[in-house]
Amino acid sequence: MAAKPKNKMDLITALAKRRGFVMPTSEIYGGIGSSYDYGPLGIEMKRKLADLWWREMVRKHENIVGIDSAIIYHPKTWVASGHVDGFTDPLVDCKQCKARFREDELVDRVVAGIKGIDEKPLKENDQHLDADHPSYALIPCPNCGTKGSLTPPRSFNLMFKTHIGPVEDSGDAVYLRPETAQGIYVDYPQVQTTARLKPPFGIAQIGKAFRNEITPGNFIFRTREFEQMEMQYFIPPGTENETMDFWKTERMAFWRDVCGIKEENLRFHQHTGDELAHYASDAYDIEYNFPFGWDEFEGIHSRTDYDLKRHAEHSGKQKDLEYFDDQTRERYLPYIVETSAGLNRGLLAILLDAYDEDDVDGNDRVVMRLDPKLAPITAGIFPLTKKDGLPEIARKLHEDLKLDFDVFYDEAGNIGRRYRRQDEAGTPFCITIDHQTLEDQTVTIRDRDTLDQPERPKLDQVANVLSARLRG
RNA sequence: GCGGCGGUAGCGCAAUGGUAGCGCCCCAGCUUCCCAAGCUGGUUGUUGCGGGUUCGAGUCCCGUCCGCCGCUCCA
Repeated sequence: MAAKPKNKMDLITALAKRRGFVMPTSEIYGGIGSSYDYGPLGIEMKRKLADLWWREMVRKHENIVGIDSAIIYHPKTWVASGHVDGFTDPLVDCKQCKARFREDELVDRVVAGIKGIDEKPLKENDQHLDADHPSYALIPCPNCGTKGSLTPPRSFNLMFKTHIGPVEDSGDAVYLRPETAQGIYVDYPQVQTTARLKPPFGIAQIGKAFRNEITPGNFIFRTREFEQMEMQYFIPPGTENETMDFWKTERMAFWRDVCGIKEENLRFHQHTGDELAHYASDAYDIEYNFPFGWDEFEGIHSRTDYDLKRHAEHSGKQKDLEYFDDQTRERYLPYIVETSAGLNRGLLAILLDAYDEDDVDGNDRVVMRLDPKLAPITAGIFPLTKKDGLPEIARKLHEDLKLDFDVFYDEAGNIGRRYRRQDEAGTPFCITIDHQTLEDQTVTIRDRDTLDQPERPKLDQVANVLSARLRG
């Protein structure tokens, strides 16, 4: 009987859960929307991806340094960034024609002009429309004219709000950061000074961000809690075009050459017109060909001096945020080009890209063709059988390697079964101790993708071989 | 938020309102000794959760949560 055709997202979701990459959180209580936990293999891979990013951004570039800022910032940060103002107005939807209106516009332009409706009683605390008021049903939709089709006003701010202090509704309201970028902007003068940086320079950060998305979905692609890998590059005004070109090339090369994502599944998408955010003068997304379509997992944006200007205004610290160039004797607000990648989205793209099914001697095989640098387990270490002293040698090899490599010891079942288990985990190499090892101290190294065992290094050379493979 | 569909073992799935099962995986042993072979045995479920109808509910009804698809949204 032929297997039911499955789409790749279902296959990856099932494999991720089955093998301990990613699973729904708190499942014994039914789970909670859009929250996922990373299992033993998933966390190793996520950390390796984050470490590779850090290597390519911070360690590779002398003029880029890292920080790790708090998740809760001073609430004014979000006023300055536009996150509070942009989205505090409650919105009203028309259930008939699906049009959406701001509550205050509705009052000003529609309610006030209708006979028989007194604006005042419709408002609660002079703030919001009272949807339970009998007159609410008389308001026609400004778009299609239908009466009684308007939803109650709902707040659409995407930021998670909480409060400082243990007592509810006391203390100051604060927000969980919806992006990590602002943490870099507000720290920039301090970092620039202590690290003695001159534009162009960058500040990098990996951390969690939170957005109360209306529609999360597609596994770990859009979740309300997610992890960003961001680098904000501070540059002299006028150099943004060449900077954009540089980082576009760098970032694409990272996903393609360092992480091993297939070139045909990657592309740039330029933001134009309405797509362009209010803060951006030019913007490109790096998109992956997901099963649900091409979609973004990293953005390279030219943000001008919009953010620093806003923070200068709202903090009153214009001078602190300016950079003074000793050479030209000029003082200016740097322009910013950001590279902002979704760690979870990047991971999803890599998992999808690595998934493969092939045929080994008439048997179906599921294999994750992960780059060795990203594979959760670098090498499996197996005794060919459980007898003849082979397990002892294998365990010794495992002991010798485990502090420097992610190695995994397994002696259960036949050798083929153990190879296949590692194939699904994406393990690139499997080292097997066999009877010849007893004679000449050599072992086989089985390649995940070719199934070949091209060489037999001596036991004490295995570490060198693995190091070379991880580099290459 | 709206509409449609779904949720049964780790995974994939069965089960007229009448004893919750199958395959794979997993574990132990035997066997084999380089690619999920075979044999024997074994673990695993409050059928998402909570109510209701019924002598009896995985199955019917209500609510709720979670997921998928479409719409909306994604500053």
